[in-house]
Amino acid sequence: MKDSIGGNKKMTIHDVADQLGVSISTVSRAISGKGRISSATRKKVLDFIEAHDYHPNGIAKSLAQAKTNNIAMIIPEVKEVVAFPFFYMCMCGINEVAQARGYDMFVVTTSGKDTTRVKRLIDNNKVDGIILGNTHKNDVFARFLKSRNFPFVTIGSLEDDSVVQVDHDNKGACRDLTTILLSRKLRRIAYMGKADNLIVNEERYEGYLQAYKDNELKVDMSLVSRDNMTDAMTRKNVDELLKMNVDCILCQDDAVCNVVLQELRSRDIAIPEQMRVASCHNSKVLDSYYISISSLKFDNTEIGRTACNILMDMLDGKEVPGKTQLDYEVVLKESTK
Amino acid sequence: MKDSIGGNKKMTIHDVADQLGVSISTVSRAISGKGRISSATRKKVLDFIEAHDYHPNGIAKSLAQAKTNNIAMIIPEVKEVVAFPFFYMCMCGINEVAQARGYDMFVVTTSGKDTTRVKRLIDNNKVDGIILGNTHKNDVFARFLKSRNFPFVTIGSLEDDSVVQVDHDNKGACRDLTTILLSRKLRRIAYMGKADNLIVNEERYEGYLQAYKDNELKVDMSLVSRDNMTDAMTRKNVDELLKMNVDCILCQDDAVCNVVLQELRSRDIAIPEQMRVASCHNSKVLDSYYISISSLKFDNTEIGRTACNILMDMLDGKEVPGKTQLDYEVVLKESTK
DNA sequence: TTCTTTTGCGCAATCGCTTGCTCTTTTTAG
DNA sequence: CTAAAAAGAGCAAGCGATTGCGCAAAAGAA
Repeated sequence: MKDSIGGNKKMTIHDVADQLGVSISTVSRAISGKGRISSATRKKVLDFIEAHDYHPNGIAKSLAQAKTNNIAMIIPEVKEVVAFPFFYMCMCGINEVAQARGYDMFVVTTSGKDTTRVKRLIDNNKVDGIILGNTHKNDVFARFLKSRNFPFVTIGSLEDDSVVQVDHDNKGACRDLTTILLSRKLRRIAYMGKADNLIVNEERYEGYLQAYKDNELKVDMSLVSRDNMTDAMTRKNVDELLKMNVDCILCQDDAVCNVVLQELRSRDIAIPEQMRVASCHNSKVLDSYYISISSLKFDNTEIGRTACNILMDMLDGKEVPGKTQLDYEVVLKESTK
Repeated sequence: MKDSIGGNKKMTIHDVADQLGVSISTVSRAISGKGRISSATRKKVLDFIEAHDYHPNGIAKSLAQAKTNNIAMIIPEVKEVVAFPFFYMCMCGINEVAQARGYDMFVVTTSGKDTTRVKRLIDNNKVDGIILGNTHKNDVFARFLKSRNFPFVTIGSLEDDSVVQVDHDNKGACRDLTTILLSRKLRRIAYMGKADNLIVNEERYEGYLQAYKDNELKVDMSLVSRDNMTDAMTRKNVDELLKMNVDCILCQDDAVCNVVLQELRSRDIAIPEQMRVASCHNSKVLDSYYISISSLKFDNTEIGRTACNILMDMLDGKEVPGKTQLDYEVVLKESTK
């Protein structure tokens, strides 16, 4: 489909205009559909660019319109295998709707709290909006973006409800799961989590507490540990729990759950006969375990899609909801039979 | 740090020039370091833009230089949990060096063979180069990029050695693993894989065959299955293997391995006492299994870094190697004791 | 038929930066 | 001390689109 003019350079709007004997404004209007143009001319131009495979230069367009049609997703450089599926599927969801709505997606992976990469992206005018892949307490990225007054939405909740956020209902889900466990006459349910200032982990913990409250039961705080920052700590905590007449261990996520399962197995404790186990998130990673684990099921692709649609609506100047919560499913398997 | 001129609009090179009483070309030269400029003037400009937090508009720069400083990574919309870690870590590696070398990274997730999203990215002049996250036989993306004469490198091998590729030495790794198993007097090693036209799967299979050849042993082809496209097929194949006096099952990847492990466990077959099991790739997913699995260890982040460095060298006009193979590790664990 | 609207299209400015060229000033060489 | 060379900085023409404005032609109203 190379053009007759020859040379390897890509065709520009001038080439199209020249060969058609019209002005470049006419070509531009034909393509954008904006402005006054006769349908005959419009068709002539469109047919020509179709036949010659002409594509407007996106960079020039961006400059002229002060709009890039790019967004960026910020995700952590995670190392824990249970975190991969969440971010990956999220990313697929975002990309799906971004592409459908004419945007392309940058991804920036960041370790820790360094905003320089994100800052550069914005300073260089490379993106119109940003999706934050996860949220921390007093989130440094959210604070930065807000201070810049830059359009963004977070996946994960935030204390600051002036920022647009999309999230699974982690608290509600965890509450429901706990309630179901309680309804099975399990009373001494241990909770094992991390107080690592990820908001999702706060919410899950709150859900656990809420369920006890809703059922007018009192949680024995000696069954709660939130210091499972390392596998060693988790093993130690399991060890202690086993001395305390525990019915069930509810794990904040599959990473913790995995260690718990291994520890129980090394002690030949039968699940569910001697101990029930549940996790607050099905990352699919534990599907490979020899027993199926009760857990919560969230739609990770959908949360990406939703966040992206909302961001795009924002960019289109539409009104958007302040906070969106997605549905969840409580999935009971063998581990809590 | 808002500028005194007021208004919310970002500072441009003109603002800097005006306030400094120099021309815009001088500002441009001070920043780029190219062209003739006195070090005094240069410092004056640099100090000013530092103090006023000025950043050149990347879009304008791209237009003027016909260079975007963007690359794109193409990855599949995988669903299998074992695939997430590979692509995710790869992505982190790419992003790490891209950022360090002044580039930003688009990610496009694609299902199947549809090149339109990639085509659009190129047609719109949004990227300078592309990294293909995986390769298939007769790869449609590679063919497309090559036909366009667009700079790209693949992660994963390709028959066409005119394309620049980076890969783990899958064949060599799998050969070594098999050889070690053979050295343990295991003779009837079954191979379970998929003939799904992913090149990596071809290579692993070849490695297995090669090991037998190197050791002057003959492989019993009735122990080889490459039709494990579904879990059901895999279970059926395991079932048949068990009637055939097999020493060890070598799985193409952790997805297959997972099913094999579950199947063996449901039949109460003890590992490694009654059966040895190994996998050709440690996705970390099986780390949650109750027994540790012998497998190959590849550095997924490093392959991303390498590919990105090579692509960037290409874009800089440097000479680059046609094919780069990374090291691997054979990790023996309990499952083949 | 004549005057007013509307429509279609081109001109040229603009977006913010890079860079070849020119002119002036300074430095170096002979 | 003078001529040639080098250095420093500005002018202006790009890069490839968009878009406000103006003019001529066509359509509608009186």
